[in-house]
Amino acid sequence: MPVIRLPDGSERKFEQAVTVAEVAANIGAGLARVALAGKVDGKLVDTSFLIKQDADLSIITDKDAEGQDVIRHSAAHLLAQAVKALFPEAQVTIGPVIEDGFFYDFSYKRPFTPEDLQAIEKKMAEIVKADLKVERTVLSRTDAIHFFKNLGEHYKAQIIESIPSEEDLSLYTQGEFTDLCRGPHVPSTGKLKVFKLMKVAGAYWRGDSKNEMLQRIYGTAWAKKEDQEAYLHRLEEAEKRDHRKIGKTQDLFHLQDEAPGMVFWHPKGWHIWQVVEQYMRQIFRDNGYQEIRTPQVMDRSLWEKSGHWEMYAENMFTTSSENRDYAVKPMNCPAHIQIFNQGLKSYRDLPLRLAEFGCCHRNEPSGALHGIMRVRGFTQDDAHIFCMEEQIQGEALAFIELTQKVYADFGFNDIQIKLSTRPEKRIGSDAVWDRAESSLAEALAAKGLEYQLQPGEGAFYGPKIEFSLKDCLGRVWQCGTLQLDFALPERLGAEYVAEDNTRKIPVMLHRAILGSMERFIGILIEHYAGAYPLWLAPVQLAILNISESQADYARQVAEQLRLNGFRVHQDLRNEKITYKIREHSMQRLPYLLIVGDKEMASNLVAVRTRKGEDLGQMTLEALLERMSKDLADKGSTA
RNA sequence: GCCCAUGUAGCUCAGUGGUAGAGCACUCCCUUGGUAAGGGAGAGGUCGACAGUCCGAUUCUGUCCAUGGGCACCA
Repeated sequence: MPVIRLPDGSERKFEQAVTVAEVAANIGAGLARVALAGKVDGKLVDTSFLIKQDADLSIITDKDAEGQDVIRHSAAHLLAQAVKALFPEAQVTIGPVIEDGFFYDFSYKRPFTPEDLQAIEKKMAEIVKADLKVERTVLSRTDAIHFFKNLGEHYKAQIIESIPSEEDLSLYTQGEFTDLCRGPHVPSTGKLKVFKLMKVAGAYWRGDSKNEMLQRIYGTAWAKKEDQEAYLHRLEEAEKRDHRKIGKTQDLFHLQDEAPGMVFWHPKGWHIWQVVEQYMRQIFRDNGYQEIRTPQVMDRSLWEKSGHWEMYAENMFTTSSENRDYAVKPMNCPAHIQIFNQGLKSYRDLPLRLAEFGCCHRNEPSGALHGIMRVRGFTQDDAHIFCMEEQIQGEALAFIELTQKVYADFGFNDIQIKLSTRPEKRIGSDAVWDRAESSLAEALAAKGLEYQLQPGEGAFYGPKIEFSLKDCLGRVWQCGTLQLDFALPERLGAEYVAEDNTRKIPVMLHRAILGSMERFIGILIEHYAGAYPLWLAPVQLAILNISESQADYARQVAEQLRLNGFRVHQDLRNEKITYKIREHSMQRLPYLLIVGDKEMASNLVAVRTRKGEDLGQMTLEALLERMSKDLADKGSTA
């Protein structure tokens, strides 16, 4: 006699055990039709799940987030069924739900083609139309292994073999297709109306590059057609923000075959760089850092001492001359320690903060390169803080505060934070790790920041905090980082004289806020979709004359603006004003100044904003005042 | 590095076994025009690189390079 409690607090009594579907039908026929799954005492189950005793139940429909996941998970099965129907030799592996969709990995003798995708999609539609019932059965682990081995599905059998032996396994069957799955799934394939296969890709079996490569098919699935259309539209819009596209249309930078992963910065792109660099330079000055500059190329012996020659060899560019081997620096830390090591340091000198816009080169795998986000030659806003162990927490706290301020100035508020703790292979005592990890965790907690804990993901030399930002397509890029290092100072012989007159090894904190200038500018471009706030805009305003006779006046105004420190473009071409406005609007300049005979006569400028708003005529002074306010607001004006 | 796709004018892209075309941009001419494209003419390409097949290759085949999407990597 189960009593079912619904989310609204009401209760329904049943004479005997009931399924979720039956409860839904009992509530209403409409609900029964749209029920995709149920949540019984917080656990997600199929609509066929039999409730034997009193329970809390909510019926999951496509309006719930869980409902959407159920749809996507079932769509993955639908995909697998269609592939098996068309390509019986293909073996199934895994097919999870991901953000906005799903994928399924197959092992097949050849890659799937775009034409295959079309055929598969068509087959999926047929299966949906057939509205096959999706049924759950439970098998013992041994029986399940036999079942899949008999089917010739060796990958599935392998997956089951890696599941703890005492667990029973659930299988889902729709038509002639059966897959191992925890579930839950939609009650029948007819519920899957809105889906689209997106792309094919290679992916390693079990995510290990030593294993064979599988054929992965990505798809998206939604409850409603409008949702899918909105999603596809969102993708299109996001692509318009792509920093590679904007980099070209705004003439910011380019990459070319002869220098893979290395950026040619054009004048406008370099303007953005300069603004960012000067801003960070001021941040350094205001926060107790001293800027330095170290060599690009250093002798092999230094890299052997630091361990890079052995550990990082395949990522370093090397060169040789007169029987000496050199490496182009992949990071700045060893060089910074060289500066620390010059002259005897006292505990009174600590914390010593050395900063450098350090240009580094890493020979990244060719497949990893991505626009200016992942490059081989890049510049870090790098700094190393040499301090005593008891100073770690204070430095961490100050760094986190500073990072937040900088990100806010650039207009970012969606920041992901991760804390990575001790890996299995590490140096340093557990006591030191305990203190180091808790210093970082406490610093984050003190700022009330939420973060994701990544146990075991720290570097062998110390724990770290990572700050990541998203690109236009939701890909996450690490920017800021704070890493504790108990190893390198010792390896490279850094020491200081402590209060008790003994020699001690300082702790080193590696830290960067932007990460790499290249990556950060790439993210800025996408974040603002090329419409930068005034302080960052490479060209802040253009002055357009209506006809030839105002050219000199336009030049004078431009000169006045330049004298006030603004980046002005003067467009005196013999073109119609509408044509010039269109062109500069598409370049997304913050302000356009239009001068004709009227403005010239009254010594004014007509101002148009990037949004297309006509501010009318004003004096240059009024404009300068308005713009200096924009500048002071930095990122919050976007 | 691995799988797939792509590489033609400055940009966006058509196209073909007989050495190429559009739109925009560029140059010149006409137009001096008041808030998102005025008109005309001209110039511009080793068809990513190198091999092979063929009488002949930008087109077919192979290798390489680069880019794009994934995977792996990102101490």
